[in-house]
Amino acid sequence: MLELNYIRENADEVAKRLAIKNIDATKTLENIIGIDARRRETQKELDDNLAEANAIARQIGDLFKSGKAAEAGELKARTAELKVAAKALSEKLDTLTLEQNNLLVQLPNVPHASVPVGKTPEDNEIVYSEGDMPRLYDGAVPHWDLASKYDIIDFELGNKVTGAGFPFYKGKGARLQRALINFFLDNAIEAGYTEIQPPLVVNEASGYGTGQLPDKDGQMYFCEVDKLYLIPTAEVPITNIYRDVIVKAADFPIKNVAYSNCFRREAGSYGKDVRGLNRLHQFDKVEIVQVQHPDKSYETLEEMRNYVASLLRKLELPFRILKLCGGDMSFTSALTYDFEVFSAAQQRWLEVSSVSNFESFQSNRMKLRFKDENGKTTLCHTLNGSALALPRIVASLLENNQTAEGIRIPAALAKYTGFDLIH
RNA sequence: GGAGAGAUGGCCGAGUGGUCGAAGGCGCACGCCUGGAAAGUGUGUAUAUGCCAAAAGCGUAUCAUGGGUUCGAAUCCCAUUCUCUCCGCCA
Repeated sequence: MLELNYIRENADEVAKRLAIKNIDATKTLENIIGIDARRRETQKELDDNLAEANAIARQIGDLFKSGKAAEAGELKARTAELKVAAKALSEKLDTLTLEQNNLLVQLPNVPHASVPVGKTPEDNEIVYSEGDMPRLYDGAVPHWDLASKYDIIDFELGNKVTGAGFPFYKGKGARLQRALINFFLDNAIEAGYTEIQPPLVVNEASGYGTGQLPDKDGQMYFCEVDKLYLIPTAEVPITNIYRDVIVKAADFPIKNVAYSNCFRREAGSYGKDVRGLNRLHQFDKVEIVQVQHPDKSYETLEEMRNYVASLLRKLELPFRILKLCGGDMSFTSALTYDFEVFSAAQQRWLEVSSVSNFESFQSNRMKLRFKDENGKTTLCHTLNGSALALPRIVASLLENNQTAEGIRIPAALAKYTGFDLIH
């Protein structure tokens, strides 16, 4: 959620920058500012009303104490009037606040000044690439064929037991999963992150805190009886640790890492995008989350970007980094780097990680603050990134490393799997 | 799931209708003391929001959450949530 004061003072700037996300917010911004004026006016009236009522209550108290209770009648009559007025004002204030909030919540984060203009993924800017395109042998096939050939991932069984998008990992497939999780966690710990195991379901307030709600309601699995959401990413519970918290400036940067299952309904997806491991309803991901001083968040974004690159390098996967254009960015992000690995067998780039700076957008919703140098309570910046999501990494590893003898496991990972070939 | 007890500031803990945003203690910050430290001692120490250009200041709200009674609620009533104890069930 954007900060109200910021909107009020920079409405034109906000509109201009939201246009980069292809959103015409002029009208909404006008509305917000208009409602805000009325809201503050109402607040003032209500406060004055309550102040008078409080003063009278004190007077009555004094009268009672000095044995002049009889004189209180007139004052009581006045408070009755005030009470009626206060009730109306308070309802008006609630309505205005709610209206304003509903509008604020609809506004996406403003993109960073460096975000390229664009509408589709084709407009993303390639800022870096590394590694040679893999050359595959003649018998190379996509990972879903490899999965059944070596009996390591069973999509059919998933269909039977649960439904599409919930595969079983078997034998070396399962061990590969476990190895990757440990590999990613160990690397993160090495890089200074604290490992956390979060709950996999969260309440509504947490969904709002990180911005999944109300924007992505319908993309999360929801348990009706208990009003709980299955997490689409560990970002949600991990970031919400800091909801309604004032952290110490000395604690910056706060670095947490969490492995979790992720659950996504992916309503509306179809075709080659969902084939095999490309898009699942349940998948594994190691997520890194940082809370940082606003002055340092972009430095931190670069640090996280370099960290993710180092993982792909160790896995010997050729990759490129994209700076997302306005149209392809998420609702909550101010600047996002996507990492893509080339899948030679599918002849397409697969997104394996997304690293974002949310600036104060999440903090504002969550009321995550710190005391700055002047003792002023200020919103923190939050960042996160996948490091990494497993399915497409597995897809790339299987496809790019296939040989006539079997699938070769990169050395850094073989230490974790306990085998260097799937055959 | 059943029965009972409870929820107060960063923490502990007092407060059962009137000047309570809340005693006292701990912690923390700053000062004094000290060669330095400890001890001692003094002062300060919530959040949100409104007025104000801003600071200061003042108003308002907040004692789990939401409603209610009352001129006045941390205190009384109702609902919800959560915690603890006992019973049941169970990895």
